[in-house]
Amino acid sequence: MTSASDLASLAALLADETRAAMCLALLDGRAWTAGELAAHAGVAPSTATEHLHRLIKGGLLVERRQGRHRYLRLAGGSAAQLIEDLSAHTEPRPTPARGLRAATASAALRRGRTCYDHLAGRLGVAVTDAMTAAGLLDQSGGFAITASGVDWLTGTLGLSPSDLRPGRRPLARGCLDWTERRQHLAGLAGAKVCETFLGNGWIARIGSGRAVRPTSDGKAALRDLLGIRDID
Amino acid sequence: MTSASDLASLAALLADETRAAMCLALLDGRAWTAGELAAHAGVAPSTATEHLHRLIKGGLLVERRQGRHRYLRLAGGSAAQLIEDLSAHTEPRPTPARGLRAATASAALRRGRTCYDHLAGRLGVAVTDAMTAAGLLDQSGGFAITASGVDWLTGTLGLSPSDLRPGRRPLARGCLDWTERRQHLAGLAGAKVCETFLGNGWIARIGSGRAVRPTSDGKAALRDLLGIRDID
DNA sequence: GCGTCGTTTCGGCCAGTACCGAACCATCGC
DNA sequence: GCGATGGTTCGGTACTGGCCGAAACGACGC
Repeated sequence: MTSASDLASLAALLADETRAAMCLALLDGRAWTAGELAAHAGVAPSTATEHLHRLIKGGLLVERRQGRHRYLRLAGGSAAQLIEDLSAHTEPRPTPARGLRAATASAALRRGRTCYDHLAGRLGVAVTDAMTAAGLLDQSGGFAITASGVDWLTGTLGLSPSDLRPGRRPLARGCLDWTERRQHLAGLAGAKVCETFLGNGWIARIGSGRAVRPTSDGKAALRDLLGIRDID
Repeated sequence: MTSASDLASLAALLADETRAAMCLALLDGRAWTAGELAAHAGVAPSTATEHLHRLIKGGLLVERRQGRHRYLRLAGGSAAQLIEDLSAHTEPRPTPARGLRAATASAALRRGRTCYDHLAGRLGVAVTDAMTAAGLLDQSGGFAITASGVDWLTGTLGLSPSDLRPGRRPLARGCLDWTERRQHLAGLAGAKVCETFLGNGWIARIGSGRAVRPTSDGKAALRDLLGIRDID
């Protein structure tokens, strides 16, 4: 019985359009200032303050104060996953027919995007599949980076071994992709791969949102390093 | 921008304690009458009517009118999954340490339960693992029933081949189990397995909720058919 | 037919909350 | 020091929406 109230109060956090807009904006994994979120959601700063308090109190967001700014970000991967899950359910249920899906989620988002801090969409799934095919990733029971996967991450991608030390966060985990209905690589390794791709200029954000596209350098790298050819 | 309002209106469906209680009750996969749901949630029948209208309009529930009764059930597996996902996030984040989890979800629910229409909890995971080990289920890329799995379902379990004809619904799919953090068998096959177990008296519901336990017949069957010994 | 019972509609009450503007506070740049 | 700017607090307003009881509706059993 008490769990009904827990469920309700969690859902209530996202049940307001202003708060929902803020959370969706934060899905890009970056930290936003309170003012930016207020402007994005189209409300007065004072109103935004109240909403942000609620979201923090509810455990969905964390804050970091710095000078006169207050930076907000999602509390963690599970908060991001929750919002992704929920927003995925707003897509029309019935037919995942190829042609129809173009109308539901933007084509760019389906092609590639960041999901909190790792890659998702067709691009994310392609990278995950290629890593699995190359023996870098083992999906036979859960998600696990193989020994050669670690070599690849530190050698080919140039990560330092300390980047891959799992703390509270698992090195690799699967994240269900709702546009592709497939799992893709998340966890520490997923974040580092995404970070490296962005840092190397292999992928670039489209506008200010979550959608990303491979650059021409990136296409070459994807082909050479992972054998991914047919990415658009 | 408009997707923020979609997200908000979906979340709003579960943002009320009364509606949340109704949805949690319906997670047992059965159809409840409007009156039963009203009593369960502790509100007047008239109040329940309004809530049920909203839930139906929102696509979470479907109704079937029969005589002077109105039967309500969850709209489908994805609706059930949504509610399970969300309620899983109300569990304390930090440590999935063995000892502590006893306090969070009821022990009986963790041991075994129905998740919409298939088995979940340690029991569901055990069955899934045993089927995989026996070569009946292939988890190497998604969830798939093998040829010998089909034989086992029709032969050993006594299902008719027509029971296993996938329509809109996939024969097998994975469903993420939040108490066990593991996938278990869902989809058409998962539902039929659960139905058969219940029908054969191998498992019994504990009280009126979702928790189930294996009967002594069931323990024998699990041991003989799947080699599962250490189920409590 | 007629009462009974499950459900729905309607009217009205009340609490919670989303919103804003104005005043206030703190930090930055100068 | 001083203004400018980001953020918060506070008061007040308006609206949504959850709740009930009474009355109406419709199917059932007799």
